[in-house]
Amino acid sequence: MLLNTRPNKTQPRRHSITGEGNRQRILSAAEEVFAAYGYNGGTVGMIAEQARLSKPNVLYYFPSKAEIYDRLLVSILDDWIGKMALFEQAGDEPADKIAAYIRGKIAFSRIRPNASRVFANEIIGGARNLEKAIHARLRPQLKKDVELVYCWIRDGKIDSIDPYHLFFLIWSSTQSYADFSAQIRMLLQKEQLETEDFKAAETFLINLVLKGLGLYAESGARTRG
Amino acid sequence: MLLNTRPNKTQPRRHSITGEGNRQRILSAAEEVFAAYGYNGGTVGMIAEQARLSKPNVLYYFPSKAEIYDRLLVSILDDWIGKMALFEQAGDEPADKIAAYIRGKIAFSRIRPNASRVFANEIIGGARNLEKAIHARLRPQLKKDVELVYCWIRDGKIDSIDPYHLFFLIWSSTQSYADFSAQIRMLLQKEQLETEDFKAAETFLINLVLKGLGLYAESGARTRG
DNA sequence: GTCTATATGGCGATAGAC
DNA sequence: GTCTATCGCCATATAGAC
Repeated sequence: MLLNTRPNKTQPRRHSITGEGNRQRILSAAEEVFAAYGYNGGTVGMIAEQARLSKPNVLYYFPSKAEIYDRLLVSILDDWIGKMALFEQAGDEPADKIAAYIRGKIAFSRIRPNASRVFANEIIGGARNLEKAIHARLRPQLKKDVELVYCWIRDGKIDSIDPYHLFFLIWSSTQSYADFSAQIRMLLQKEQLETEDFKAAETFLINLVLKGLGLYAESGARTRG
Repeated sequence: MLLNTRPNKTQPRRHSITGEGNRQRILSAAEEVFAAYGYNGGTVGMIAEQARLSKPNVLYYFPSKAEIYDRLLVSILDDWIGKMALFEQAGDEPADKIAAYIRGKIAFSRIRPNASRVFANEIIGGARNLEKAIHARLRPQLKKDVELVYCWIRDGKIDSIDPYHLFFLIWSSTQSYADFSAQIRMLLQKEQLETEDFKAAETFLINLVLKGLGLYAESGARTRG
């Protein structure tokens, strides 16, 4: 029977069930706090309050504030690189791949804006805590994607452009809807960015990039010549 | 005579010559420090060291760290909005105006990267210290520029796109060469971004945006069909 | 105007009871 | 595992001599 396969005594694990839950709560709370106040501006006390734990209890699950931050950065980078892998899926045609890629990045900005902000803060500050991961993980992935774009250029499927700058453009323009949402919100005079705003951004970016690469020549006609 | 027109006794002024010089040195130092460590991470001691002054002497010229930061933000926003005014100059044709606009923004990223980073940090953190200035100064300027783009669309000079998102794209993609230069540098495997890198970025962005807007149909031919 | 010395407060981290 | 209390450090800001 199913019930008998699991003995009564607790399985050996690094932390208890509630402990793992608390660790996750702390990381989520830290994401919110560091996004809003930066690493130095955010305090363990704020994280504790956000996670509904006491300050020493937070430091029971993590040895230090710096360690919380490091763990958080790694988890964000995992997610971020995961979105990049989208480039390997989603159809064979350049237009399909690029559109899916942009959609994935916009979705990340919409769903995990605070993760994007923590990441952005770290890079603005020099990315010292990400240097190894960028070289070891992000650069190889990017290199593969760049190679693919070069193939498209060689095969005459898209215009001849610099693939690196293409990716930098897609990253910055999609992430800005998370990182700089405060400014965008104020300029659009909205309380919050809504789903429709992200959809409008997505549509705009896909159309402009595809047409800018020489794809899309058929549907991009002007209203008048 | 010219010499007689200026009496010997010193003119009344808020601060002495050297004092104004020191105030400027402090703001420059603060720009560097806040860009690298954020507002909370940067200390008055670091600013003092960078400005070659003692810590209390810095606080003689400014009443508080917060006041240094506020003054710095205002001076950066002035410069930033100054670049936006470029949109009103530089030829009548949409292509000329947009190209000049992108060049101005890229130049800002190249010449004042730390200013861009301080600005970015503030916006990521919610732009609380910029809220008034954004509504009072940035939004009216943007609105004028957006109106002009709408005219171009109505006149059939460019494709029908959302002008707001066009400006957000130009801002984020140009600023990323300052704000995220650490990441870009690592991915391009360069010690520093050089003039040629900014030039490459500028060329890429201008070509992609112009073509993406339906301009540029003549020179944007693919290498093969 | 510039300095040394210091008051004051807040934060990260620990001790130790429960 | 969770808490209260507290230590030690560092940063802002001021006092006051020069």
